Amino acid sequence: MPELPEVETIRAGIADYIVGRKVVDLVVRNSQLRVPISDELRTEFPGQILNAVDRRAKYLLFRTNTGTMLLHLGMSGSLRLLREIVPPGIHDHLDINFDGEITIRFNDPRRFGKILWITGDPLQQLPLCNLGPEPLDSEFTGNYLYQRSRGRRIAIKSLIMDQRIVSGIGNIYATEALFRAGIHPIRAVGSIDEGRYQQLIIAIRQVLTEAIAKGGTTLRDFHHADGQAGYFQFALQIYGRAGKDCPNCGHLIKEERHGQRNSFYCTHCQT
DNA sequence: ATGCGGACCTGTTAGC
DNA sequence: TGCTAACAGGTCCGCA
Repeated sequence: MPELPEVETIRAGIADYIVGRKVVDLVVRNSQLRVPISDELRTEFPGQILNAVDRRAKYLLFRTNTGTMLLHLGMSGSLRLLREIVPPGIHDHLDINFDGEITIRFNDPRRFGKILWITGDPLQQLPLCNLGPEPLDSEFTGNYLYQRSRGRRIAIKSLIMDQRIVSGIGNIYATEALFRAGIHPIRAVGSIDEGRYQQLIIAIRQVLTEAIAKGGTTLRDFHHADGQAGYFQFALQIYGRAGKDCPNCGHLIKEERHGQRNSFYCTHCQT
């Protein structure tokens, strides 16, 4: 479910409430995620003071003096901030209880999420050390994408969704950015020149920045930590709009499945 | 090495 | 109306 803007929205919605607080205890109701919740996390995280909640790609980093809890929400994971006792529901797999009666509750129906305890610098080890640059950082440039695409044949959409190339972009924002840049989603990466990569970088930055400002995209079940929905779904120009008119040129928007994921594109303005 | 397809799960929706 | 199949904001592994 969540891509960079959704993860950032969740981060911003919880950090001020929990940074500086002590982790009182963890309540694990179901440890069977993609990677089972470790005993190490259960023993090491409680008792620590939370120094910061950071984001890297689609991961949240809950930093303490002795280690970092890394959290990936997968397709269907979400966090809720609770300030009173709320009975747990189905798929509420983990509660993190802080002093001051504040709880962060992790819910994940499909259990594709991942929760790890990392000691040492989390950015220097797996899984974070293999991630590509943040798309909003200055090192992510048209020239970088151009260089990384030479000699390769994959579709451009696959390239920008590859977390080792650039991190944080998923199916919705890849689709939207390619539309804004006028590039067909299955265009071979080796056939795109550097100028168009520069346009793509601009499009990616714009889409992500606007989505963060609007609190992410709520198509189905994404919600902020306080339960509110995002607003960027109203600004989607191409995703989910098969059969409708292109907002640029009025031609038909098509939907096709490429590599297990749905793509939407305008046959006229995306080449 | 690169690129594809399938697997991991459950809930919801489209289509017969 | 009710059943079944397909699909969903994401990785991750194994095979050609």
